[in-house]
Amino acid sequence: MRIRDEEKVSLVKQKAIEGIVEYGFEGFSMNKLAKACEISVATLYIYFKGKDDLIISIAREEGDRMAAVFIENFHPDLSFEEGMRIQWINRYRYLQQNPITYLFFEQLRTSSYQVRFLEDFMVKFKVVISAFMHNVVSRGEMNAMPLEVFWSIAYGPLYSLVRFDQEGQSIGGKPFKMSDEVLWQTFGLVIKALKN
Amino acid sequence: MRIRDEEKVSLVKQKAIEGIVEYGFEGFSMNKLAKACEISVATLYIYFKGKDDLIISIAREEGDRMAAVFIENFHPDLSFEEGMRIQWINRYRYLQQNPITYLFFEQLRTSSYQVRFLEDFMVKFKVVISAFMHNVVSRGEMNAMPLEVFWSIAYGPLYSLVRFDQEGQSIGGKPFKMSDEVLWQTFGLVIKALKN
DNA sequence: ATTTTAAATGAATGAATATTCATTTATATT
DNA sequence: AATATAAATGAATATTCATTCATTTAAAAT
Repeated sequence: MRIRDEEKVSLVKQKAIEGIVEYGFEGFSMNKLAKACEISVATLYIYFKGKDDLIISIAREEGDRMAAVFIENFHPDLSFEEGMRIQWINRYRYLQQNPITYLFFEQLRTSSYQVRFLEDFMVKFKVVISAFMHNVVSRGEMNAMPLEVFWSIAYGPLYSLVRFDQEGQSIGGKPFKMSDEVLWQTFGLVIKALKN
Repeated sequence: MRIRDEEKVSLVKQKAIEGIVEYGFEGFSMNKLAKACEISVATLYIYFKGKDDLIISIAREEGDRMAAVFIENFHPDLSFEEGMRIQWINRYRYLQQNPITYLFFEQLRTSSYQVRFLEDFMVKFKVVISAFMHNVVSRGEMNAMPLEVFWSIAYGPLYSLVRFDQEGQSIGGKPFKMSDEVLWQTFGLVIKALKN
């Protein structure tokens, strides 16, 4: 029995992400992907059931990797500031080290594959973040608020900032460049907003 | 001379936005759009030079409408809290009254048309928001910070919250529903973060 | 060395894509 | 009423799309 070339499978996944990020879903096709990988289109249909399966499989796999990073060193019973800091470190590190994959997720989020992916992903955090918030509130470190409000204040600015950095949108005079200093300056303001 | 049916042109623009939002750029085509409008495909090429021109024209037009709303009643020399409140009111009102158009912009932002649109749009705000921030800082109402940091804290949470509302992503137990109360609760926290 | 089995392929499929064109239709001007 | 002119069309274009299939290739098992 011939054995499957796992390197080729990895190449397909990587090139798919790159292609989708570069040309959008509207400029992505199975034929182009095969060409970019220098394999036959038919081979793609050995690895995946079809285009949808390919995209969703990759999304799920990368989503799991991302979720794993986000959750590193984090426990729901950490102090408010320490828990928040670890969440910011984890997210920032992932976004910096996986800029392409992050843009891939941004594509997904506004595509027709959105729903099927996001549900799976969110479930993993719902419980742990929810528990963290509950603990922090019951210790009086933060006021009670809807989970979505907390999420928006706690992480909204971080994602916004990373987007400025990655998309190179300079709204200020000089082009914006992310740095540890800017990151923690922003973090400080977020803590100020949430902390009692 | 036969006269152009402007209602038909409007219908095309509206259906284009709806189609792109519903099926994404990957599920949008000139033929489908024509069918949805019950006109000939060829007619689309009388209104627009082609697919790209159609999308960019619509984006620019809607962008101008949005920019106009955002800027209503706003002056760079308003007090910190008043200026911020007006920005939040304007943005929130637009997002609530134009949920589809907002999702259309979200699609654009992560598509291959991104750059051509965003540059035009941002330019309109750069100056006025920049001036507002400068005034506020020089009056000592807020500490100096990069414009991007300000933007991320000031508006990041609002957009994040609206997204929770519109995409119906319930990360909390019960499905999240936006309300004036939640909006101003979040606004209060943002002010707390930024105000000296 | 032969057999078995799944991987990999090249070429093809019909459907959908963006765009064009010769023709028809409606209206403003003469 | 006749003419001029741009709007609107239906049908066609070549190209690209996702998917399939008969065939070949490589390696594990015999």
